Amino acid sequence: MTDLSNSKELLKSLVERIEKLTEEKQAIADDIKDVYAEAKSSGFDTPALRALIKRRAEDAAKREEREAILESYMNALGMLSDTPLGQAALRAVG
Amino acid sequence: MTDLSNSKELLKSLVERIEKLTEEKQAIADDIKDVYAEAKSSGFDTPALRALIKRRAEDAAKREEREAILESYMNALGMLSDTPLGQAALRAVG
Amino acid sequence: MTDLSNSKELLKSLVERIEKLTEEKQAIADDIKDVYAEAKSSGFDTPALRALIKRRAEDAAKREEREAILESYMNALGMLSDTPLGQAALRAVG
Amino acid sequence: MTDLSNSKELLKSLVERIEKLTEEKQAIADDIKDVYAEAKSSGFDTPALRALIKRRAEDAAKREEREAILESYMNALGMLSDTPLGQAALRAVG
DNA sequence: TTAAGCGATAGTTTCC
DNA sequence: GGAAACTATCGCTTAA
Repeated sequence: MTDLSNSKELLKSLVERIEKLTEEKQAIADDIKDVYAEAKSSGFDTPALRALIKRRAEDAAKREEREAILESYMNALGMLSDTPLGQAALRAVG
Repeated sequence: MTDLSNSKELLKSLVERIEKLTEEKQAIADDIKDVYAEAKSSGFDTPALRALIKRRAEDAAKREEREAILESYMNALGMLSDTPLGQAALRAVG
Repeated sequence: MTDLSNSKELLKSLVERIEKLTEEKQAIADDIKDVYAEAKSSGFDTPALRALIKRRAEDAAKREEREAILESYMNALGMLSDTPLGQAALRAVG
Repeated sequence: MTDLSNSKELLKSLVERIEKLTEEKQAIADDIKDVYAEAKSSGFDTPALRALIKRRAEDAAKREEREAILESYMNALGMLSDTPLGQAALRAVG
């Protein structure tokens, strides 16, 4: 087996994986579209629904950011969140 | 069960489905990124690889249409006249 | 005149120059946008126009290199064998 | 003069304008780079300088946003900012 | 010098 | 259909 044919096989594999993943991604995007269509036909206002989803995502991101900051503080204090002591500290400042 | 609570339940269900699907979609997008990174570290040229994938994705009809448009523009600017092949093409369509 | 005030004046000058240049750069970017909008409203296909500009911008050497890479990938995947021209090319390089 | 040749001339004109503007834009980008290089060789910390410029830009944007909001209020009251009365109102709430 | 993070730009999708 | 928002890609900058 030469390097060249190895490269060729590798390229083929990469392309196939990307195309397969892209297909799956598109299928999911279509599913999402369908859910919005269903919502609309149930009388929900699509833009409002999108705004709601967006807001929830932002809130989640913010919460994660806060938790990351808190964890960095805890790390600075040598308290890992997976120890009982760290968990106690977390409750104390929570 | 009132209409109101039905609506509430339905909304909750819709939101959850959309959020779940969005999460899955993002996970796949990350996977695709990973494959491109792997390709790059294997020595492949990422932009060329993207161009290849794109070309394969475009169905034949669309691709021909795009190329026809581009060629007509190039023709208008005399770009084809720079190459022997282009000159032949110009004679062919002249 | 102290060194400190020299530094201060110099910094002020640098900042002003950068801000002025940035402003000019943004103005030109807006102009480019306008030209594309004009092209579109004149019936030109914007993506094709962008592709044309890009192709002209790439110097010949670089373009040939990119096309060679893409072609080698396509060759590896057997894409050329789909077209008569591709088959001729394959025979030519075979 | 046919439509076709008109189109051709128009395309040529559009392409030339875009290319000229792009060239100017790139020249300015190079100038900016030069100023940063000059700053660095004068002993300034480039990332800090960038941060400063960025902050000034953000402040300016915020100020403009505030002014836009204020103006919308004034418009709602029928007070245009280019009238003496409007200017007086602006001072009053400033 | 190169890899990774970031900022800017181009393209796609959505809403009106 | 046109404008606007969002996503994804590309090039630059910085740090190792």
